[in-house]
Amino acid sequence: MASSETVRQKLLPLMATHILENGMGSASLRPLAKAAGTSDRMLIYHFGNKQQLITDVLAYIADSYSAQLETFFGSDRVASREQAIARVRAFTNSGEMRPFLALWWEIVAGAARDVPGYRENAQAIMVSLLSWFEGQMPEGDPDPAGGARTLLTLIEGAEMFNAIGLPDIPNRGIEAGRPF
Amino acid sequence: MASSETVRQKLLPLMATHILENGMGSASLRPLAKAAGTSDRMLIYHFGNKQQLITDVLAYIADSYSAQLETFFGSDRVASREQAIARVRAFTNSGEMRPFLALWWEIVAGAARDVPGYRENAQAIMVSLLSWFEGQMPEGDPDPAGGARTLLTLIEGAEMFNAIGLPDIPNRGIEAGRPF
DNA sequence: ACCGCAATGTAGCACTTGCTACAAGCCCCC
DNA sequence: GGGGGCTTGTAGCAAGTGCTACATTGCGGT
Repeated sequence: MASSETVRQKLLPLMATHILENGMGSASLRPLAKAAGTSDRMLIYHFGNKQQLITDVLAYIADSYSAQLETFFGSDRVASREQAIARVRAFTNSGEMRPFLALWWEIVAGAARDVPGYRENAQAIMVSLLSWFEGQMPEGDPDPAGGARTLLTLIEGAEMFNAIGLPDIPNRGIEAGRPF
Repeated sequence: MASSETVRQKLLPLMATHILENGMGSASLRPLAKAAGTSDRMLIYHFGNKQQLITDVLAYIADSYSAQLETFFGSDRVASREQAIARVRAFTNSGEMRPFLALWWEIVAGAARDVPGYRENAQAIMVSLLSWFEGQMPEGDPDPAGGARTLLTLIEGAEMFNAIGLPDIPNRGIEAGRPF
């Protein structure tokens, strides 16, 4: 029933690509099977059922996302919090991240509605992003943990405004300076 | 084809309730018709097609949301930006807003994927929220417009973390103080 | 009383959904 | 070479999708 691990490892990236490009809306068995060069029959055979399939693909995507985080930057430190935030926003706004961001909001929506597996996936992604971001905080920062939390909150809010086509709202706000 | 406006006005709140409770995932014609006490046949008759139907219901929900904004608070001013942010978060975290927030992330996801109508809807909601929030800024604030933008960005980021079950991240971050 | 039209019910179509029953192919071990 | 199990193809099912054709009802105007 479980089939071989190596087969699944071959299918996952193909399905991941398809989901990233077309969204969860077309993440049904037959389209996914077509993208992976197999049949719905075989997907069920390899993954058991659709929920497990989706969980596995999302986990795979989360992993490659955090891998991309590591390689996108070197480990060179940054001089200020402003520079840290600029760096992350440059990363998330680099065109290649676009498909992932579109998927990200679908994951958030699923988590908010308690779709099984989505919350865990969303948390894993954010925890990984946060811990990486803490390491990116400037040297000698008085409170790297707290700073990373606040900045990441700000960044995610900004990404939401980006997603809905109102990028000027966070931009002008962030330019306007200290919120408190 | 267009049918009478009054009939539509009777159907909209019933369908809005159903969507708020069950999400866009079950916003298909037959469930909506059942919730509105009519038939899929009649919904198409009254609204033309499904896309128009959804657009109208979402617009209706956006309207009742901003109406709720007005009534939730009096027009009394607030003493500080911290107090302003606390006020909005009290509003969004009041249990009755929960269904709307769950729907909100589905709208954001749709906007990010260019589902027709979603972006316009999301923008309308955020523009209305922002302009209301500007009016909520403390008296004598040096930059109410910029402040409202930054704070709203922070709030939306915090709501995202709430939605995925990590409320401590923005809380601890915001407590930690000034991001810059 | 009758006509015309808006409003509604009943069936249905073509399609997609997740999943399964059944059978056939395949390759390894004896 | 023959048995046995892993893998795969073919068909199909029951449910749900948006939408439509057709017929019927009901009501207002003449």
